Amino acid sequence: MGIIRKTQAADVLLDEFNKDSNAISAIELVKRLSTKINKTTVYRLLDKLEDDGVLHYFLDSNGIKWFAKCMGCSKSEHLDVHPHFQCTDCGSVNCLEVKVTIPEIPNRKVINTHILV
Amino acid sequence: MGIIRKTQAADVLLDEFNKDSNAISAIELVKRLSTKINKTTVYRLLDKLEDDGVLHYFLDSNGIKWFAKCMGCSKSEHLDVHPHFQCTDCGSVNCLEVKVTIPEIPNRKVINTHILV
DNA sequence: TTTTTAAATGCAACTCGGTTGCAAATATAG
DNA sequence: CTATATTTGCAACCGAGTTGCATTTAAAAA
Repeated sequence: MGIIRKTQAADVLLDEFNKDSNAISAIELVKRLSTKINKTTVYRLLDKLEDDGVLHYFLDSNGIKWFAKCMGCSKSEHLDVHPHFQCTDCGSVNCLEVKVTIPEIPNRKVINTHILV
Repeated sequence: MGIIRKTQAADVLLDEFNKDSNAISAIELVKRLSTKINKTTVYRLLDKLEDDGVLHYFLDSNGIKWFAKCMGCSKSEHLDVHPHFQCTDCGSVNCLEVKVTIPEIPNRKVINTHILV
């Protein structure tokens, strides 16, 4: 779908990603913004921003969604396949600037890869 | 916690893993065994078998749990860190007999790795 | 074998991250 | 300024997984 209008809610949400360079979980965002933006709207904005190549998302070891800013992605495809690191002490997650090579797999075409360490 | 008694339910559940060498999702198991074993029991058995090093589990791209038989794991630790492959057509998942090398990460100790392709 | 007792099970109700339908609000083209 | 399509908020919902508790059952003890 993607973002079409510059709305107040979208600005507020993007601000969170500008002041915090780590990844942020959807739940955390919903909590932080609960006085300003409705939960449903937060989830919808995140989806749209992901569609637009502004954010990328991934799941942590508990299956919950985290979002982080993209570097050089476009509306048509998400390029940055990089591992994500979750701290076992504090639970925080961030992107790793590291390349991981996935071996070729016989008879399979790899479309997408998720790596969480 | 781990399995302590040889119960009928545990036998039935393990049978599913013997007749199907792929990974099986918890939901699928609950469905398949719904006439024989209660949902709660299925989840509890899966947890125990994981504790015992009989099964290992991981989350797919939707954040749902899949279980598969372990190869050479023990009660004390799960050794087999291997990638899992999920088919984008049919959704089925299986283990890949492939080694993936995760690069060292400065200031971080990697305890666990999840790779889904 | 029978009794004892701790572990395993079933059920119902619950949790919680995320989604949906719909009416009201709001950004933007004309 | 008006018209109209996109966004938003609200409330209700969904579904994978969990919890509390009473009942059943495996297996140790007698």
